[in-house]
Formats: sequence, C-alpha cells, structure tokens
Amino acid sequence: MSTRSDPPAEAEPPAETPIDPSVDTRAELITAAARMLCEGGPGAISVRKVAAEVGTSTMAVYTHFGGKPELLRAVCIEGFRHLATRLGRVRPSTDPVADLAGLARAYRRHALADPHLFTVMFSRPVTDALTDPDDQMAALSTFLVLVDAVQRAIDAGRFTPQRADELALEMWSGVHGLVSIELGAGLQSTRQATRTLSALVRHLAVGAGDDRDRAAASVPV
Amino acid sequence: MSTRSDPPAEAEPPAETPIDPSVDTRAELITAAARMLCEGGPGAISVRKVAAEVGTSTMAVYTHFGGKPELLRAVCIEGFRHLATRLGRVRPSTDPVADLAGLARAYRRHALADPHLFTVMFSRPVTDALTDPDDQMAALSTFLVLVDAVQRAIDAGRFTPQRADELALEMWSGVHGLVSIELGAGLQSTRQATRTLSALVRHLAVGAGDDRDRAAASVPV
DNA sequence: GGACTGACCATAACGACGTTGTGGAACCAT
DNA sequence: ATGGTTCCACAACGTCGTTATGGTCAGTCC
Repeated sequence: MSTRSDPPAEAEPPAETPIDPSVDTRAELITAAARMLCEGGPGAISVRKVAAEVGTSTMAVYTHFGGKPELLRAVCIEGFRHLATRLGRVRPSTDPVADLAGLARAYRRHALADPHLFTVMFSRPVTDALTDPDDQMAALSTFLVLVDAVQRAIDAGRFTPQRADELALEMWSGVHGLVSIELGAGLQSTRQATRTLSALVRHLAVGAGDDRDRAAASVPV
Repeated sequence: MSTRSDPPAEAEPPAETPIDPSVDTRAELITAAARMLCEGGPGAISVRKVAAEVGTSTMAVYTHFGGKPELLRAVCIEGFRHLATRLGRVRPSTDPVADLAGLARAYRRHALADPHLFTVMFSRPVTDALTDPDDQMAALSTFLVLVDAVQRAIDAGRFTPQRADELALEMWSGVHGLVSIELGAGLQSTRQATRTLSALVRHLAVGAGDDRDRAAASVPV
C-alpha cells in the first residue's frame, strides 16, 4: 500500500492541510476510477480502492455520485467526450468517403487506447442509465458525425440517395463489431485488423453506391 | 432442455461420463447458472444462489469447475454450441448470398433469444479462458460456417475472388456489431434492426462483387 | 457575536459475495 | 475390512457495496 503516511505527529496537526486545497474531490474520483478501469479492467475497480487512492473515505463516492454504478457512468460519459473529440478531429474534407474511413480509424484508435473503458461504455448497465439529455447528446454526437459524413457522400453523388442515418448505422455496426471482435476474441494481428477495417468501409461504400475505383482511391488499403 | 444426442458413440458410455447418478450435479449447475444469467444478467448470478438452486453447497461449484469464472465459461461454451446448431440449421442452398443473409438472421435470433448470454459469450474474461481445443473449435465453428458461405459465393461467381476468411470477418463484424448495438444502446424498433441487417448484408455483398439486382433478389428487404 | 443550515466526509457496521480449510460420507479396488 | 478417491456439507476469512451515525466547516440570517 503506497499510502500517505502520517508522520506529522510532532508537527502542528491542527494546521490546515494545503495538500489538495482547490481540486475538487469529484473530479479526482472520476480520474482515479478511470485509471483503475484502464489498468485492471472492470473487476479491479472498487469503491474502497478508488476512495483510498484519492485519500478519502468511501462516503465521498456516495455524496458525489450516489453509488458505484453512477461513478462508472460518470467515467463512461468522460469516455464518450473523449471519443467525440477524437472523431471531431477528423475534419470534413472534399472526399466524404475518405472521411468515413478516417472516422472508422479514429473509432478504432479510441477503442484500442482504452479497451476496458470502451467495453464498459457500451454495456447495458451504463447505456441504460444515460437519462440526462446532456449525456445522451454526448453519446449521440459521436453517431451524428457519422450520419453527417454519409449525408455528404450522398449529396456529393458518391452514394445513391437513401436514408443517411440507416446507412450510418450500418457503418457504425461494421466498425463497432470489428473492434469488439478484435478486443474480445483477439485477432491474429493489428495489421490484419486495419486491413479488414479498410476493406469493410470500402465494401460498404461500394454497396452504398460508390464507384469501385473511386472507393478504392478514397480508402487506402 | 438440451437434447444431448450422442448417436455416433459406439463405444461404451460408462468410460468417461457416468450418467448413473440420479442426476449429474455438474449439468444441473450449468443449467441453473444459465437460467439465472438469462433472467437477471451477469450481476444476478452468484455461486451461493446457483448452489442453493441445485440443492447443494457452494463446494460443488469448486469441485466441478474450480471457481465461478470456470462455471461461467462452461455456460458460455454451452451457448456457443447452441449458436453452432442454430447456424447449422441454415442449410446451404444454391444461393450462397441468401445463405449469408440467413446466417445473419440466425445469429441475431440467437442474440435476442438470450441477450445476457450473448454479451458474456464475447467478453474478455470468457474468450481468454478458451484454451481447450474442443472449446475453441466450438467457438470457431460458428465462424467457419460463415467462411464456407462466402467461399461458395466466390466459387459461384457472385463475389470477386478474394480471401474468404477476410470477407467473412467483415460480414461477422457487421452482424455482430449491429446486434451488439441493438442490445446495448437499444435501437428504435426491431423492425428497424431487421431492415438494417438486411441492408447491411446486401451492401456488403455488392461491395464484395455481387450484382446489385441479384443481391437485392437474394436478400429480401 | 451566535445559532442555524447544509454540504461534505470519517468511522463503523451490515449483509452478501468468492473462496478456502476441514472433515465426513459414499464408492471402488484390493 | 482397508486404503484411496471423489464429492460435498459446514464454517470461516477477507473483501465487497451500501448505509447509519456523527462530526467538521462554510455560509447565512438574527
């Protein structure tokens, strides 16, 4: 246990504790829980250990969140924001199909960066508890970026006119499924996964109406 | 429950698994755990309650399996066998693309029949523990059926010549992802999901080289 | 100034959990 | 009978999420 010892017995105990004056406990709890989830998986995260890491008692979790599920939910919302910023960094270009491939790669990069968080983010207990409109928006915005790219592909004449949200759901399913399989079952290699990811987007683009050669040019192998 | 058919066993059964004891405690534990997982999710399954349901003590779990993770692993292997038989019921026809759509529907039907089991089946702790060759084969066989259908589509000239396993992985990713999203995030309706599932297979088929009209004929909306 | 209020957290406890040690009962080959 | 093995009942240990209780401290109103 690497804990903070209590040597100041001779010193002035009644003095203030200027160690952590400003930072609020709530944010510290979230980051500590996120770090434990990242390192040891869902099973390694416990209210007691999170509180101990922050240097407080378990009650802090209950006053700030209400319980362990809400703490995990807060961690996942943080994860959704990270994912949203990642996808937001993929700036729309003049080639919407290439943008789709970029979004797919960014999605996978996010999952590989923190596999445990990614898994928990899309687990039932978490998604069911996303009742706050802001939280729902944070989770949905990641999908709306996809819809936008698909719509731009339709408007540009690359895809045949159709419902953009349905086609975006197909794209999301493919990417999400591939990443989930890669994390769960473990594919042979990451190179295999990246190649399959490109092929998946390319094939879906062609299926959506794009020219085969143009799709191949937009989505590099 | 599970029709344990053992017809090709010409040798003597008492060699390994004696069915003599009035009922096999091991099998009872598995079915009890599976039922609890099905009804209440992963959180509702505890060694104590499973043992109590069977009418024994917790020690039975440790003598037969070694611990709770191994018990869950056994339940998931049973799930993989169910999935394999489900996919096996999709008999190869003269239309391999239609077969792919049938396999996708069967895969989704399996997931919707027992969502909790489906989720646990592809979770890290379970897939990592599949070290026994027989178990790996049971899990892989579900994928090999897909590879076979893709290969038949290539041989029939529907798909352009390419690696069948890679294309099958794309198909699996799409279907698995769509089902995972449906179970996790919850789509608007099951009709929406079935339509998207068909569109996904159809688009991937076209992307793989199939004629657009033939794909539409093989995969009904 | 002093009392009140609410937010925040330390302490201790409760019940349930997974797991283990101990030992007993049933079975089987000798 | 005898020794060995398999299987399980019982009780215990440590950890978990959660709750009850009470205390500290900032702000507010008299």
